[in-house]
Amino acid sequence: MKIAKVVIEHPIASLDIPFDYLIPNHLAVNVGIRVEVEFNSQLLVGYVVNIVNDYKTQEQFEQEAGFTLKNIINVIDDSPILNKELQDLATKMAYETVSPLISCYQAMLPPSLKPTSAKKVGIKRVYCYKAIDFDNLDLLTLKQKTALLKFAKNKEYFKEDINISSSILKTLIEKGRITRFLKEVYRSPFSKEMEIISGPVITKEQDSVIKEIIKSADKTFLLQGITGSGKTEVYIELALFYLALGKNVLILVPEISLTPQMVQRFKSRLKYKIAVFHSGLSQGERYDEYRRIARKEVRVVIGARSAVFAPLENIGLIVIDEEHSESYKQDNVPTYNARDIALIRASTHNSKLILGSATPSLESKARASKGVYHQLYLSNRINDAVLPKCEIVDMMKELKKGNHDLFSSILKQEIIDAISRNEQVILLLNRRGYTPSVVCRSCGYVFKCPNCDVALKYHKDTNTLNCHYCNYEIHYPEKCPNCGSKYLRNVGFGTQKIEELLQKIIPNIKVIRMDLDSVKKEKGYQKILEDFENHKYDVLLGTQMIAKGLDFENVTLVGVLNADIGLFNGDFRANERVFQLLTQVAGRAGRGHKQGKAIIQTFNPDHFVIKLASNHDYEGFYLQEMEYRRKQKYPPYRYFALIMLMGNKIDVVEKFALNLKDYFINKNIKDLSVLGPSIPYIAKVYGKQRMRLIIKYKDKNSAIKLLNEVKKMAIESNKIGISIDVDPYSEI
DNA sequence: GCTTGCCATGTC
DNA sequence: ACATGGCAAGCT
Repeated sequence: MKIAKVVIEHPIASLDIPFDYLIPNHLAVNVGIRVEVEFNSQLLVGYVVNIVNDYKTQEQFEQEAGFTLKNIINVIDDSPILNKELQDLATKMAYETVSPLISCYQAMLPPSLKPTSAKKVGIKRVYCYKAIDFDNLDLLTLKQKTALLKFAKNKEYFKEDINISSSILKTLIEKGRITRFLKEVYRSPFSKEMEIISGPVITKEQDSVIKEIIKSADKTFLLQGITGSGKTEVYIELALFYLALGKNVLILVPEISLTPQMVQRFKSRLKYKIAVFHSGLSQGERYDEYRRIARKEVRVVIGARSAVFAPLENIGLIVIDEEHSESYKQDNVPTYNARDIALIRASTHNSKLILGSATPSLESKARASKGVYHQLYLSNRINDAVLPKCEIVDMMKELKKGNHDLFSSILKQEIIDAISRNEQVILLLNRRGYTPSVVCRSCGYVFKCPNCDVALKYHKDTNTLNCHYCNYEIHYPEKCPNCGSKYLRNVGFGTQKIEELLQKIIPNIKVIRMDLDSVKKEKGYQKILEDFENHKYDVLLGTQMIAKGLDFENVTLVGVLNADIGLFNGDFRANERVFQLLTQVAGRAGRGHKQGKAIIQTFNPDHFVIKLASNHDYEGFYLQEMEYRRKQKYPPYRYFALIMLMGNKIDVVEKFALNLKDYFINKNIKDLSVLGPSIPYIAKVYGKQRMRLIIKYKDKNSAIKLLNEVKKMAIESNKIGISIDVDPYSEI
């Protein structure tokens, strides 16, 4: 008797276990295929995770198990849709991220191949023509004859390849001269062939980095290169090297919008076939790119987060560009980080892994400092371009001078000057993590939690300030405890207003806005950047989405309107985020031959993040921020996991949370502590009350084991919903 | 005696 | 999540 273990796509955690089904003799069932099964009187699609041979009779088995077996009704695939490596990866990922196994399969497969797929995407076929009879050409008309002679013997043509009108094709078919048949084609998102060009001359620095990576016995490298130092060129040279060895290459970029640039760079240099993979492609495109990879028709895959699951085999090189980027972390289930997945895959393939960044995450930098990763630097800009000069403007002084505008007088003047020189300007409105915290307008004092040293957040409904970590709470204060001023406020403004202001400063100035709204509504990302590049606009005004990886020759001035926002947003990563953002955006100025300038407007000119970012001093920032993380026992000194508990009644949830806290504490694991329970910012979702625990720990293995046990406990309690986010990036 | 709605229970 | 079965209230 053969039994298949089948996981069924279900949003309920308690059903995220394999169920047993009998394999009838007439069906060819293998591990890794999808099957149709009856589950609780419903017809569902499931995924076969294992097959076991059981020598008991069915009656014996059912008696011991306490349930009756059902037959698998049908098979959907004739071969596994995930290879062995990826099946094992799914299991590991489910454990490490404490996520449902079925959600891991879903994340790894293109939507059309998901265990239960909503829309079926088929193989696309297009008509194709082939000549079969070249004899007795004088029986044809002149047009038919010349058309037929366009065909080479035994060669297949699509209509657009051969440029013959439909009626001629039709008669040639009728006369038995050519045949028409359907041929499978790929919906390719980036099919344009490009001419292969030779790259720029490699600098000494780039050369030594490349050689070091190739010859070193180490596997994981942190490539820390300042903006404009030519990291991409290093990736390309390394790719060429490993491709020549017969190995395949996987390149990850943080955002969908950055893939076309990277693909273009690679396509112009590599004669190998490249697949593009990210969630922005249409279902058909994703399906086809996935099949091209699985059929081993491509050697290189470039894409965003989900591309880390590309079914590439024999990988020799994985690159994570802008490794510090938080977009590598998925914020819904399964809450994986592509950086961690890449580490696992690199080790199974025994391949090199390059983590590239100008401002590495503290986690990666700390590992590099400890020697876990091999640290490499690119410290010089290509063509000896100089880093832009950064000027900090104290907006408090501007206020005192009576300037209530968002633009300081210096920034106004610089914009006017740049435009008059026919140069372009980028303005950044920092809105990252904008949840109101309260700041004193006169002295800049920020209300912080005495226990956790993060900013308190303003809750409108209760008129209180709360710590999002430990639930510390105070009433909305009447005055500033530092200077006694009554003027406490939180500020916020939009991009339209700024555009209006700019028009006042320079009439007829051409401004293009780029934020989530304008990208969706108007021309879309690519078009906006193209127009700016072609100097149809003087100013590019946007949110953090303009900070990453954009090169504009003619931009000589970058202005940051409000560097502070995000600095006090109640999250231990706040400093790191602001530092990365400021460094990146400042790097946008002066990428061409002209010297660039960056102006950073702030109410906290003496804040170490602002000062060090304006000096392009990453190492200084790293040392100081690590000191804070060490004192507070924040990552990378401890790991974090966030446990969200949900239930109908708040007291039941709270009781469960308190029991859970005791459970953790009684385990007596060294360097493991529990914060909370606290009420999250959004206390109620879908009518369910929520409570949160934060687990801080040093030993990953024991903590992950414990978290998986805890998840099981909550499921078995049957009253409490649970979601666990290991190494969370959003504070929910 | 029969329908209707609410809740607890199990899903191979 | 969703189907199912039990049970009590409501109606003829």
